[in-house]
Amino acid sequence: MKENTGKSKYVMLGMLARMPQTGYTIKKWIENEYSHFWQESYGQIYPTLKKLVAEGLAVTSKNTQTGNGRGQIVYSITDAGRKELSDWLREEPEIEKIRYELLLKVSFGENTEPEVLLGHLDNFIRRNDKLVKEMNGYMELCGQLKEQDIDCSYSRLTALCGVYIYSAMRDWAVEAKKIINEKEDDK
Amino acid sequence: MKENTGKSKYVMLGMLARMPQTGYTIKKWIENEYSHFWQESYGQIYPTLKKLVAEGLAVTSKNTQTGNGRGQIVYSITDAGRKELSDWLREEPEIEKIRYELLLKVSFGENTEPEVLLGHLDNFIRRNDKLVKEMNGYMELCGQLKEQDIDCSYSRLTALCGVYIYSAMRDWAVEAKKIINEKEDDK
DNA sequence: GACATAATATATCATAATGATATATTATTA
DNA sequence: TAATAATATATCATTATGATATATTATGTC
Repeated sequence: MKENTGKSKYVMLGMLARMPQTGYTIKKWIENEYSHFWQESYGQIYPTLKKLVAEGLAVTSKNTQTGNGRGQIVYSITDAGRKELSDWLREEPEIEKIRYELLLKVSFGENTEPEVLLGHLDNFIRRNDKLVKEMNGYMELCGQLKEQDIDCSYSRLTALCGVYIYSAMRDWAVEAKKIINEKEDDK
Repeated sequence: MKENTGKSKYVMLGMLARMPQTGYTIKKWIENEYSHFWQESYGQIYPTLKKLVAEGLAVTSKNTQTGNGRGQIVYSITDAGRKELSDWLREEPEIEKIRYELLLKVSFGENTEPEVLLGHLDNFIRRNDKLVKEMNGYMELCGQLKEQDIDCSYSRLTALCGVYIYSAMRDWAVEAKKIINEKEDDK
């Protein structure tokens, strides 16, 4: 019974290991910095956080004083939680799960006009260009923090991966457009 | 009510647009050639195929003569199915959904020893190296088929994307190892 | 020839994950 | 002052995964 799913638990633990926070800030964090390699939905986050508390891996401290929104529930990791996280980090990571709808459409390209694919590729290139810039900006930020003796070297590493991924996808799309255009010229 | 899920239907249609086939062969096809950008489980494939028939987008022809396995159900796409596929191909593709467990572990790296991450990265590099070779092999195969006037140019494009993705991930992992090692040497 | 194992094939189920929506307060902008 | 954006929690129907059960045929090996 190898388990390849149910990673949300460890994501929450990893997030809380950094600092005590709310489900909302965890969601924002993942959206802003993890989007090129992970995503979580509220439907996973809130129930998972509750489970962590039930299992003794996290504790809550209600923070009604701040007055932010509807009253926040701040979660903190426990020693047992840190142990659980550390054990999981040692396990061999599972194969990645990926769904690129654009690639699917390209692979079914025979069922539409080349112009349709070229349009999708253009948007894809534009988006990836933007994301490369964002990732580079984030890496610069990490460099600035380092000068202030704040260590975010592992975050910087994942941002570097973002640069690699988004650049590769953009480069591929540029090449793909060229190949499709050449094929059309041959006709 | 924008729908961002439920793509399996179109994957089945795209597969059947190539040739009539069984749920099993669709699964194999996706595993062998689509794994770098898509995956489907039997739990999605079989119910989805049944739905396609119910909606008039595909028809079945039982093939009990072949004697392969437990008696196969061959699905074929209908004209309505081709129309549905074509309409979907025109729609702007949704943002990709990705889960790289390795990246997650790297981002939580502070909670373990650098050796643990270096080990994971080694395996990752080995796997991606192998996959780059596989993708290149597939592209060569496409070249050979082209000489026989069989057009698989869109499949070749997605294989090319595989080469770009896997190479980028390998290159990143090599760089990541270097950075982690340098950090350790500084101590 | 007997036997084990791999490949072919369909089906289902519990668990996991998504995307959408509902609700409510505070902060910001026009 | 009114509208909108941001903060915050929660739930639900739909979608997706991974595991397992079942059964036949093909292949390799002792």
